[in-house]
Amino acid sequence: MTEISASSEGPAQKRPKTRIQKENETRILLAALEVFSENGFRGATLDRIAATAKMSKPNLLYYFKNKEEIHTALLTDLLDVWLAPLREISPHGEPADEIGSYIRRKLESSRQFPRESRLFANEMLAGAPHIGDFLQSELKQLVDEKAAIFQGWIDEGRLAPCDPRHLLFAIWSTTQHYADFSVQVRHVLGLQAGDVSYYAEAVSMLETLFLGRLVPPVSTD
Amino acid sequence: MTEISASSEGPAQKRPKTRIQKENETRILLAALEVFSENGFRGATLDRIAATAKMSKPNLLYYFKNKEEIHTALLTDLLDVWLAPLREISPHGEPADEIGSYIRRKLESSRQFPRESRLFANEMLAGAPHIGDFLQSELKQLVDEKAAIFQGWIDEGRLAPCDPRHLLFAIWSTTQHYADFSVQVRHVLGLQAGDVSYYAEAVSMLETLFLGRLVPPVSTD
DNA sequence: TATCATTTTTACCGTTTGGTCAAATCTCTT
DNA sequence: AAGAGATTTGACCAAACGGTAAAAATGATA
Repeated sequence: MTEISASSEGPAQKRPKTRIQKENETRILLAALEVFSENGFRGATLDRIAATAKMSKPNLLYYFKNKEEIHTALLTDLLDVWLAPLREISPHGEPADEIGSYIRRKLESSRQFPRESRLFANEMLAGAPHIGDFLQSELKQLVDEKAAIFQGWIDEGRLAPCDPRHLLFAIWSTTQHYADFSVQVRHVLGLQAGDVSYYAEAVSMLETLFLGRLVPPVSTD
Repeated sequence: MTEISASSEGPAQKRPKTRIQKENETRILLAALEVFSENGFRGATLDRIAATAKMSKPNLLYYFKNKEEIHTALLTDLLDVWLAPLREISPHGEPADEIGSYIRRKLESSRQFPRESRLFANEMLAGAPHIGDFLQSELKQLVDEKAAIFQGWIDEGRLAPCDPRHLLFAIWSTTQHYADFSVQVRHVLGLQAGDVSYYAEAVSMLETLFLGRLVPPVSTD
């Protein structure tokens, strides 16, 4: 009696999840990722998500109590994945190695999770109404921490003087661009819809840009 | 009689535009830019656009026949502005000068037209349903042309070997990032809502990145 | 100031949207 | 095979949505 008895209120309780429950929740989240990442929160509809998940709308709402909750679940899952590559940056490695492998991790993340990247981008464009707090607290803190590492390298002369935070912005933008603007990338390169062959070229370009030198010193001979 | 008489069908005809007509059309487009750039095409509503423009919805629909037409008008206006900085790249200048001033033009464009940038970004995230043709034809052609200039510089040893198209992607992403992800930029840097002071730092960062060298050669002493 | 075209408003329509409810069905355990 | 709980469905609702029609109000012009 003192237990949090579920009675008839859906599977929201702390009960162990049923097989069906687990299956359907992942099906819903997958469908929702598809729809939210393409149209943003306001542009997405429960009907489309339900249709994509091949499920009736009331059935979908049996697993998530409303639209917002699905979106929140997606964003929460995302943020961990999102920061993982950044967390790995170590103060003990060589700047070129650390930055290089960070870029490769981020590019790999864009290739593996383009929809997650677009979900995040949509949230940014809308003004980050759902994850503003996260940006100000957790992300800022992590960025400060990693920026300090970069600053250490700069002070040691192992990295060119620059604003470390803006260096991170440059890495984020260039790598995420391949997921967020993939349509444009493909159209400009003349590639088919599913073709992601440009990632190999991207790695090469970004290594030249961040680790090499793009414009050689002017030869005065 | 043979004239295209307007009779009573709104201001869609070739008649010279009224003062009120001009005023209201710009008011609507401004409001629509605000709403579309934040929520994308599907996420935007006529009610919100009308409210932002301080106009009733039927009145708004007196000037534009439907939601799509407003969006199209915005995108059409945008695309010219969008390509202007790229068109200016000349094969006759020094690579460093040309790339440098292109970056500055793009950054300036991001600062002056952040909503236009987000409108474009929203269209990309949605899969470019309205401007796919433009990307494949006009944009691709212009990119090919400018990529050839870069390739020329590479062949002459005045630019590091790299894929010129991906170099353009890198410039686009880094510069547009400051408009599209401005919320994140501000939150991470701890700035207030309207503050755009980071653009000065951005110029500096991107010049170091694209024109200088980020990671110095390893000193083996 | 009367007239005519332009502009704005009011009232509305059918559809879509997020969400509810209770009944029906299915699944798992005993 | 029966019962209990979990799942699914169909019917529905109020609000928001894109858009229309016609009357009312305003503006320009002669």
